[in-house]
Amino acid sequence: MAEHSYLGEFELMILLTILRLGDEAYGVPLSRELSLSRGRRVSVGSVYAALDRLESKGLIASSLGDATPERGGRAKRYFRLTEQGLRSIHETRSVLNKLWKSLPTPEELA
Amino acid sequence: MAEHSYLGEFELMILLTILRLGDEAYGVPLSRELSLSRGRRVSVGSVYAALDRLESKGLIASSLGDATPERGGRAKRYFRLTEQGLRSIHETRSVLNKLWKSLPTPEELA
DNA sequence: CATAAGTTCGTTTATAGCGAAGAAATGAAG
DNA sequence: CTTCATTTCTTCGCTATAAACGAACTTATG
Repeated sequence: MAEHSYLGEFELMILLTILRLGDEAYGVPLSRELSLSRGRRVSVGSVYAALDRLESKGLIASSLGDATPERGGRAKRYFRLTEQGLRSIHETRSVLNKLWKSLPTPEELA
Repeated sequence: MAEHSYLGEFELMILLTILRLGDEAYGVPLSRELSLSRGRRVSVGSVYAALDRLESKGLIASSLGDATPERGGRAKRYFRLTEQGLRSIHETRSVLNKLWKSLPTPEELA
């Protein structure tokens, strides 16, 4: 068990995207947004898999929406960050910020 | 194939550690340093595996050292960043920095 | 019942992680 | 001088978790 391990890039982006989408944070738009901000295709499968991981780690929580009033049918599963999820974003940020110090400019390569 | 995918935390730390160690960037001290800066044990096996991956992706290059004048015997395999490796660090940084904007403080959780 | 919106499932590949085994040189014991 | 235990370092084999993909399934609507 990883015990503490900082967030990977993908999971991090998912958390941030959930925040950004707010009320519209469910699978389909999440994977659409992720594709956009990544600049490449992101399959729905990989998004749901990551969402499941994040939920089982307690960083997000989900709840099923009520019957949709729209054309397509299936119930939406909405996601939101838990307090722990938000904390882990901040932790990850501070860890990475530390890493950047000591980073030389592109010239310093022998 | 990932085609562009930004660096994960572990690989990123390896690249930065190679930079920092300079002339002493080979397997054993790398894994020692990584353990320190991570604050937890890092097995040599996982370090070498990541080094192999990074090399095959062209982000680092390795060369075998000459006969060691010291006690222990086996030849060292030295690593250095390629130009591409250095570039990918900078890219990763700028991508992540963008992500941080729009990050709310811990209070803004419904 | 065709169609649309959503999610779940099965599978495959890549990353991480670990310790034991292997390789190569040194220096000490006999 | 020759064996050999010791040191330093790397390779190997294996297991677990993360990432990725698209087809299949579910549920509602017109």
